[in-house]
Amino acid sequence: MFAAHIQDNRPQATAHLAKTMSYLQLPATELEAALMAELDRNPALELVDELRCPGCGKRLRRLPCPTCAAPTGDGAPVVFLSPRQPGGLHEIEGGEDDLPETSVPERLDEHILRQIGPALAREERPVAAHILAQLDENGFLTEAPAEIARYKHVALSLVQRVLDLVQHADPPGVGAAGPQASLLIQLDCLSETSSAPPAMMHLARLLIQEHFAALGKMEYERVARRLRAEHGLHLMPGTIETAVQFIHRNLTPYPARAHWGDGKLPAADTAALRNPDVNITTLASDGGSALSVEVFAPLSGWLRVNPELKAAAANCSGEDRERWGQAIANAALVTKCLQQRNHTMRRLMQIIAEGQRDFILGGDGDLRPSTRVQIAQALGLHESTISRAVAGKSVALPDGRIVPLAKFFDRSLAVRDRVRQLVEAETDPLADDEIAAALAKEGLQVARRTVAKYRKMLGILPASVRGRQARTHLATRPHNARLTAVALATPPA
DNA sequence: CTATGGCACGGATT
DNA sequence: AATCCGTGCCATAG
Repeated sequence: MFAAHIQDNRPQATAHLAKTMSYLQLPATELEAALMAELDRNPALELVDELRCPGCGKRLRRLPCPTCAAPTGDGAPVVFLSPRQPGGLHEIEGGEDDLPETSVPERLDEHILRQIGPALAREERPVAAHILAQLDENGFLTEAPAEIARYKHVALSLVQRVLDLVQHADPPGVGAAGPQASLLIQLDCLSETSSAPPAMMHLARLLIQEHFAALGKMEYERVARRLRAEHGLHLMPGTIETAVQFIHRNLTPYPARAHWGDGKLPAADTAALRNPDVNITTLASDGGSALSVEVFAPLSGWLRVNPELKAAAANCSGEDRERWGQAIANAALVTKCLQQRNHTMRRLMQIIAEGQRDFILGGDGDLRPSTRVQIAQALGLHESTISRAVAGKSVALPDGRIVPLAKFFDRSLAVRDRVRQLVEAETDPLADDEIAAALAKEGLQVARRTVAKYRKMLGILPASVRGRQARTHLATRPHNARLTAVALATPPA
């Protein structure tokens, strides 16, 4: 049985030899799949829960047996895989709300799917997946429901039902056709939970529904006139401003950006952020100053060449011996490569943890970006090796943040963070020019154009618009209220 | 006229 | 060799 199995798969096994070199670039999730496949395919490879020393028979916790000198008895490579903590580390302490904003542990579609998943019937799931996949960068659904129904061969009512669930899930208004529709949906959600006066709700709805364009242009006097003419509404002066203020405070035209708006939306697999490849913790014994790194493996246990099979193969002869030898060699290679992967990953992370202690313990602003070349030189490896090691991986930090490993190499992160701080602290809206000047004073020399890019990445609106939002508040402009009153007093043309 | 966004170029990085 | 990133120039909106 074994022989037949091996014979059938030998071409694949040899083809795999070239592939084993690239274990380094696989993140833990993909490595798991690769290892499972390899374990399934190669009977010479085995994964055992515990390892007993072939010499003294004692259970081993680390590789060189403390009592016997012989490490593994037969000299075959053995690698210990440390288990991943199920569920992710960030859930251990605190809810996600008290985590820093910079950790984006979940992508929007997963976030929504997790909420509405239980409410979905089986035939509704693919529709939900389709809808979530089609959302644009603003979280809007440009495809018409009827189109989806036709494409998925389901009833329109089913699509509507699913869409309704999506739209009313946590960031409310995602899945709407546009800003206007989104605002209306958010208003729906708000009316269910909020205790805002019904009159205010009604006016806000009316404004969004009938006078959305005018609202954007701040033509409040005109809107007031039209409301009176068309709906017979006689509003107190300033009521519209109050309503607009209410809208600004409670709703957002781009709900997807509100919580997921850190710019890099096309990130390929933010799903990996749920499954960190490396864990960095502070050692409590050292007052939290020392950092320890732990490289996660997708499986737990000891991976090694099956010793019984190896012994059996030694007693075989001729063709059988050669085939089994191939499988054993392959298994040894796999474990060796995995050993190497762990080793380089650990060295890599140690040097990063050492160099980026400030960032790890602090915030985005403390990052002193290093280049892959520097790391490569420090480790005596080729740059491309570092690239492979960094690609697609993520690391869990002591405070619960899970960040992509590439973030340690982001040259502009610290500057972006500073831009955010400046805007948050501003009293009067800062133009891009002024932000650039302020940064220059701190020694960060960036062009005005670049500030604009960062600002957009951070989801911060242009200064003019920020100013408009501030001025929307009625209290800051009592004079405007009087103007409105005058406008209301004059009959419509 | 000023503040921004779009396009594209050059240099660094992978 | 391919890609990313910062930046300058120019068009455009307000």
